[in-house]
Amino acid sequence: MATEGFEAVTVARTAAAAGISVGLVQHYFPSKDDMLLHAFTHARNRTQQRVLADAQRADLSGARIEHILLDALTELLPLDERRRRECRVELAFTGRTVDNPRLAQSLGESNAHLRAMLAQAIRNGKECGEVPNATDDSTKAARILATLDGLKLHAYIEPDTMTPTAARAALAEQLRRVFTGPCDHRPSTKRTRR
Amino acid sequence: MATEGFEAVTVARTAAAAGISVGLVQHYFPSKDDMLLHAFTHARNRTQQRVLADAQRADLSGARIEHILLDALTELLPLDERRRRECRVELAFTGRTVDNPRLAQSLGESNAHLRAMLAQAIRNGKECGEVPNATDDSTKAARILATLDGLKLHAYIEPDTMTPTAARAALAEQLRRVFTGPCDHRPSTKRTRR
DNA sequence: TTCATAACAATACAGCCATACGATTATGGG
DNA sequence: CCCATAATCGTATGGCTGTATTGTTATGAA
Repeated sequence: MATEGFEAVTVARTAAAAGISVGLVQHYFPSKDDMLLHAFTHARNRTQQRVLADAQRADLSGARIEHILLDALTELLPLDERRRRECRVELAFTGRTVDNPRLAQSLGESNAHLRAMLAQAIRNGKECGEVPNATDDSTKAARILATLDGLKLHAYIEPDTMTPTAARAALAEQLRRVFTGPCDHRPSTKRTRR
Repeated sequence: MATEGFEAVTVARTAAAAGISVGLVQHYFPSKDDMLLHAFTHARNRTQQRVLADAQRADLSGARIEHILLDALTELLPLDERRRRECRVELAFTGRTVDNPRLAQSLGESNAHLRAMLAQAIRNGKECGEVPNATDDSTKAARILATLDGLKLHAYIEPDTMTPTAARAALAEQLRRVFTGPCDHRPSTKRTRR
């Protein structure tokens, strides 16, 4: 999918690429749609857990939440060839989502998870003064995620207009508007951080 | 495409829906891809010209550019059933764009056009004090468009989380950050607008 | 050891779809 | 009126692909 496109994916070729038989693929996935759904869910979970782990590691450094988030979300942008490939399959899947309820549900759950983590991060930001208390974390989280996806799309489709660095800058601006408070370094006390 | 999804589109069914023969479709479109490309380009141009016309008409009222833009761009969001259908085909096409260079180019040109109009509107905003002179119109235009697409996607896929009004509000906030100046009403002198 | 079940392979099949092709009818300029 | 060309149709076809089927081997519990 990453190298030849979504349409080039057939169960026969998938089996061949995996070095197994078509029958074995069928043994585990009753239909092609099941296989694709699994691939999608699996891929998203994997990258999601990857950036989550990075964020948690960065959190220990006591850096500003705003900056941790920026780095974490930037990871989801098509910055280099590897991440471009990831974006390619994700965007292709997202496109099918429109016509495929099962894919749509999987995407919805994944996004809900991301949003929840973002909202938690914003709430943590309130705790240590980076975010004004009046901020509606859910709303802001949803907006940040939507912006991220928009940037992802444009950075992929039109890399000349929306360069990776430009996308990152746009994301930074978006975060800047939520994390308006000072507090350059946080206390090293225990804090609830997912 | 709007009612049964992208994959349900076949040249035979398309011909039937148009009340003509398969051969005639081939007469005008050498291949199915050509047909699809035409459909995409045509659809985008049509809605683009529609919102442009609306914006020009609204411009005569002397309203704030910020508000004119908000209304115009909101038109591209899946607010009601009609616009939901439009978004469906657009999103489906956008998804294929990732694997189809010809579609990608068409989308690129269309977006470039939109961005140019947006940038011009921002420049006009500078003229009448709605926008600070230091603003980089190209960058802001690109960001607004990316945000719009992100909101479009999320409002379509997850209408419960990103409701139409929420999407509009997010767009309004984004515009608010560019059109920071006062100037509640503009002079009725001639101005270069698009 | 036995045997049910999982893992795995090879192939057959049936449907669908884009495209090719040949033929027929309209049409408008000379 | 002629005739080249466009418009239009109906159908054939060949390739591809998802899935069903059948068969074989491994495995692990009883």
